[in-house]
Amino acid sequence: MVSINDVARKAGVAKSTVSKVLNNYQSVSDKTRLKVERAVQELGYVPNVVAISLSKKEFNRVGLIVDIHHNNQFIDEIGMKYLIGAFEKAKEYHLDVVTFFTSQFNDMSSKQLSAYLKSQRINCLIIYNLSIENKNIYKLIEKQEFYSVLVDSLLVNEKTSSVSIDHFTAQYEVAKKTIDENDFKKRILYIAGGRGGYITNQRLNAIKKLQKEIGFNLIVKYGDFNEYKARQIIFEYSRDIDIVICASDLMAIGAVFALSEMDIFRPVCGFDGITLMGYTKSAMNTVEQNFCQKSKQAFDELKKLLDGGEGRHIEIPYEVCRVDYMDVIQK
Amino acid sequence: MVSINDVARKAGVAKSTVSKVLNNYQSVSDKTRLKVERAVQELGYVPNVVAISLSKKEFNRVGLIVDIHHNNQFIDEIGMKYLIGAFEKAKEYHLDVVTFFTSQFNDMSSKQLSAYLKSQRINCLIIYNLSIENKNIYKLIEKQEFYSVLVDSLLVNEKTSSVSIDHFTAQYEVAKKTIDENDFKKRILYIAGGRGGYITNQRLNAIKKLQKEIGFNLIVKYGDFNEYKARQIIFEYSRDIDIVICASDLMAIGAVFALSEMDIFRPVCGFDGITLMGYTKSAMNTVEQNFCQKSKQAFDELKKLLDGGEGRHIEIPYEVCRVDYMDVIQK
DNA sequence: TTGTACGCGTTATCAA
DNA sequence: TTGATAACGCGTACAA
Repeated sequence: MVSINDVARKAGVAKSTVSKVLNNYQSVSDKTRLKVERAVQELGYVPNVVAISLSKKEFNRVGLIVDIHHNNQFIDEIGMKYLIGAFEKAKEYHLDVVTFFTSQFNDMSSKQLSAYLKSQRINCLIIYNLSIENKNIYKLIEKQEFYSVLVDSLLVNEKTSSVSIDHFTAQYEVAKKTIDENDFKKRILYIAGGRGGYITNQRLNAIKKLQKEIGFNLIVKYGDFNEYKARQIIFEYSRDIDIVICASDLMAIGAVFALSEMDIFRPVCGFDGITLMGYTKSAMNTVEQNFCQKSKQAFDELKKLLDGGEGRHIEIPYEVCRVDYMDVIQK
Repeated sequence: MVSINDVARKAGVAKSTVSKVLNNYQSVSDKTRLKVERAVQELGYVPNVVAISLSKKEFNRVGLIVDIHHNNQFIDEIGMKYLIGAFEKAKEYHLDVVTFFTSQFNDMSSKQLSAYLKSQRINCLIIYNLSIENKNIYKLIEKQEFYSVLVDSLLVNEKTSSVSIDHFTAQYEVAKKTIDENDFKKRILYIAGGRGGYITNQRLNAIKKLQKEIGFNLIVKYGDFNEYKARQIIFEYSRDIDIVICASDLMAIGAVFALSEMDIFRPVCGFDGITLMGYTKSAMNTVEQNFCQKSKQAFDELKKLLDGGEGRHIEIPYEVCRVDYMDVIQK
């Protein structure tokens, strides 16, 4: 491995000078700069990020925490998009990232988790879809031990920003659209996410507002973002309702398939805009989010925090639409 | 940040002694060991992996390279399973992993790539579905610059192992089963993967063997593992054939949907066993692989290489089956 | 069994 | 504008 010493020797200068050239310090003459650059070229030298990390006390390693606690298969799609966006930004900012799944932390206390992350020299986090069940992670954020950006779980403090769409309005819009499109709309079944979750409540409030405005009988059931549970709920309640509104696409798909097995038709709408919907060929309304883009914005926000910015909430756009098979496969 | 020096001071010993305790050296008296352990506890000390990495010359950082070059959406599922398996093993072995997507390397020469990886202090790689188009990565492996394990791309040398199922036999079995199950089987369309790829050729050879044994007219087209291309191929050729055999589930799904749009029926079989198949509700034969498990075995193999083992090829099991919706959503 | 001293590759602080 | 030297936190010969 060719090091900065080798470069210094080859260029006939001190290694501190090489360092200055590499880091674009002004106090270097063009002549020495040239010598150094040539030596770097000839030796094929590349800086050792580990040594840089050790040397710079404030070096930042970013921990990405992806929630795969709900072990639905198709959370995969969302998680992957998040990662792709984050990795791209990491390269752009020259930041080192480490990926974790929440399941890895299940048996750790908040303290243990903190120690574990710090031992990895991680000082900032991007956390996707943090659920209230992950108490250890929540504590970390409240204690402000790390610079953090939360994606889709609103929580802000000095060192914490959050990024999400406006879940209230989005749920309101997609539900209203679905209801308006149909003639029978007296009895509505809402399959919510996880009981007590912030997002779940936001979306639920939207439905309640709609109920007041339009006036319909509302049944609320919690599907925990789980396709199978949504399916069971449909089997139990769908006979007595006109429309099914789901807090996620996955639950919506579970609902549609269950309905088709029961051989009855009820309009269904979802939430997320995952490509999987295109494959079910059941054209329903949903809220489309650009997960990759969202992840990138979260990274930008983290960068701002690291540069001294204050924690804040960022709202990003969404779109009420249908996911079509032909859009999904186009290449 | 509490360091090894703080622990040493608190325990009243030299930092080298602390180091020995931490690394379970035998040459430490129980008394000092206890003192040190107590100091570690009280201070909440955790080793700095970065410093360890710099100090140990042979420290291993593993680069995971996932191919998302074919930008099909549902490569996501496979990629995620690979990552989950790898991360789990990484934690088990206490190895640091860094994730890359092949697309990040597109504009790099083999030399640049090598330098980039080394600057990240990466000395070993697990590469998933390496395609022959990624020449820069191929060169790296041939030059044996890194300990590597290839998943699903057979290539072995002193520092390189590979892990995959027996693609020849698997393709043979699933194709034969599909053909046996049907009455009309005189004209068969095989939608292969990428022209010239090792796996593609393996699978193609299986089909040719079958052709000799059974005797049918064979049309071979290359779909590049792309759903859309498979679709186009179907539109063009399916009228004159009896059965469609695809080298991937994704292409099989594209084929099934295209056939249904044409309003004709042809038996189709796939390859991979992705859960997406369950959602299309088109029960077809496929070859199911456990991607997570495969990734774990690849990691085990890498560990063996690092411990001085020789490069070799590992064959892992598969299963010819159908992917059913109820299996996919069961929780 | 314990401690001293040095090296890992880099940045930062001074003094020259 | 340059260069010597001390950190950064840890592992490890080698000496005590």
